[in-house]
Amino acid sequence: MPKPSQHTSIAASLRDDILRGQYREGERLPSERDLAERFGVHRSTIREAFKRLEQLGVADIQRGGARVNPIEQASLDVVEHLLALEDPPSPELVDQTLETMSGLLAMSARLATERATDDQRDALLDKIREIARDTEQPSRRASRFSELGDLFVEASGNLVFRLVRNGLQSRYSEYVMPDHRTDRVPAAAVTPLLESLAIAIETGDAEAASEAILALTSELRLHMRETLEAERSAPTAAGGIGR
Amino acid sequence: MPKPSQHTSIAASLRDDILRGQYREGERLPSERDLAERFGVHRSTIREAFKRLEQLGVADIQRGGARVNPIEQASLDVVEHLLALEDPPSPELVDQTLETMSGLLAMSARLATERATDDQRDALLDKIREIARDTEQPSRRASRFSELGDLFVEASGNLVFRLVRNGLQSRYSEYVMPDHRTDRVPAAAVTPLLESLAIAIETGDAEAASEAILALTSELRLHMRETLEAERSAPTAAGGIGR
DNA sequence: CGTGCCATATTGGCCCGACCAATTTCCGCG
DNA sequence: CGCGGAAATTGGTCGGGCCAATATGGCACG
Repeated sequence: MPKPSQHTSIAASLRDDILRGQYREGERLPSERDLAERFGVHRSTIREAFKRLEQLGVADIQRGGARVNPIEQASLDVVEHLLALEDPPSPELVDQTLETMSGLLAMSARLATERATDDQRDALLDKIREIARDTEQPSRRASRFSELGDLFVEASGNLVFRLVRNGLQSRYSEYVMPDHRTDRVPAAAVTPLLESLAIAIETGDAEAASEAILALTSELRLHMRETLEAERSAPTAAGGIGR
Repeated sequence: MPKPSQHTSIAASLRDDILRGQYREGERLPSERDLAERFGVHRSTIREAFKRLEQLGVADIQRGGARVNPIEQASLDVVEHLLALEDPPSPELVDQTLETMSGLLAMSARLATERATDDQRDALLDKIREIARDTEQPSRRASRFSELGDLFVEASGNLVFRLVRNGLQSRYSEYVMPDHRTDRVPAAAVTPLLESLAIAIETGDAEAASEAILALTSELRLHMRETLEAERSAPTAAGGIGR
């Protein structure tokens, strides 16, 4: 794993400052020269970092000064960084992310059921059974669900789905859904849904597949919201173990 | 309108080359020094462009050489550039984009119907009536639909929706859906759907609102696919007027 | 003949210092 | 108090330079 270059860490630092609200939107960022001095690097290094911030959509650089963009104007890619900003992550944002993922997966499931190749269908069913099997003693549950999601999106054949998912998923599991937050999702609720999902795929019932996914993700959303809110009110709890 | 700086145009040029498939994925990009010479600029200018490409997710740059990433690994933000690469744009990609937008708007409509403020509800209804009124002699139809979409996403209160939409929408109307491609969407199909959408919002029937949106976008997708495919087979047609 | 290894060329990371043009800031004039 | 213009600030670009990591090609060895 190559160590991050200076402009990378500087860009990350500035990005987080901005996302954290250190600078109000529309406000001017410190000048390149100032930042160069502050970080103890040459101005050209700051410039490289700035270009990444601009591409991320969090800042707008022009002669006279760089300005902070409103968050609504940023790239989807900021979501992962917003989530990583707090630990535990903001329940609202997690919920909104899952809500998006939910719709995306539901559509993917519909399309996948309709047009998956035989191989893709088999892979989907295998993964579903794998999850169902481990339901009693769950481990790596988030990763498995994530892999299932990848299979669905892949089989949907929609590139845009893939890209949206990438933006939401990258480093998602590690930050937002480590084992200790997902291992208590009630098996009683999940198992029958997995079953009907498998049946829907086997029988080619796209609508049923979509609904099964919606039900599954809805279960997950509910659980996550409760878990995260509980962690908020009891910050000393299990959340810190993996730090 | 500030004129684009050199690093911006160079980044755009390289990006398009990559998206166009000039370099196979995994292949090494020309070195910074080579490109500096080719573009007749200083190497630091190329470096700034490279940083943007990296943030866009189309290239991975490290010591020894910069490499091209597979498209599936890029940021959602590449979609708009992919669409702008061809004229008329790829019917498949347009359809995938609309498919995504469709699901997004359907979810937004559901949420908006449930939790919009009174002001937001009024704005939605106004916009819907405005579109319905102009249905006979349509102009700026794409923009109006776009504004309606914005209102829905706004009222949904989901930031992630907003960001996904930004990534898909930016400069979308001008490139993909100029008037000449949307002014023949059959009014007979659209009008009743607008009507039921308005009713759904007024009565707070989230499910019906969502379905109305799905029906509307489905109509649009169908029309766009046909139009774009027709333009493909007859490249000399109306498509060129606005160029 | 194939394979592992090492010297060398190449490449990106970062720095110094400088000039220009666009923008912003500031101040004095009306 | 409002406004116009000078001065300061800021980003854009350039030329040149050093280092460390990576890639490459050829040589010795099995």
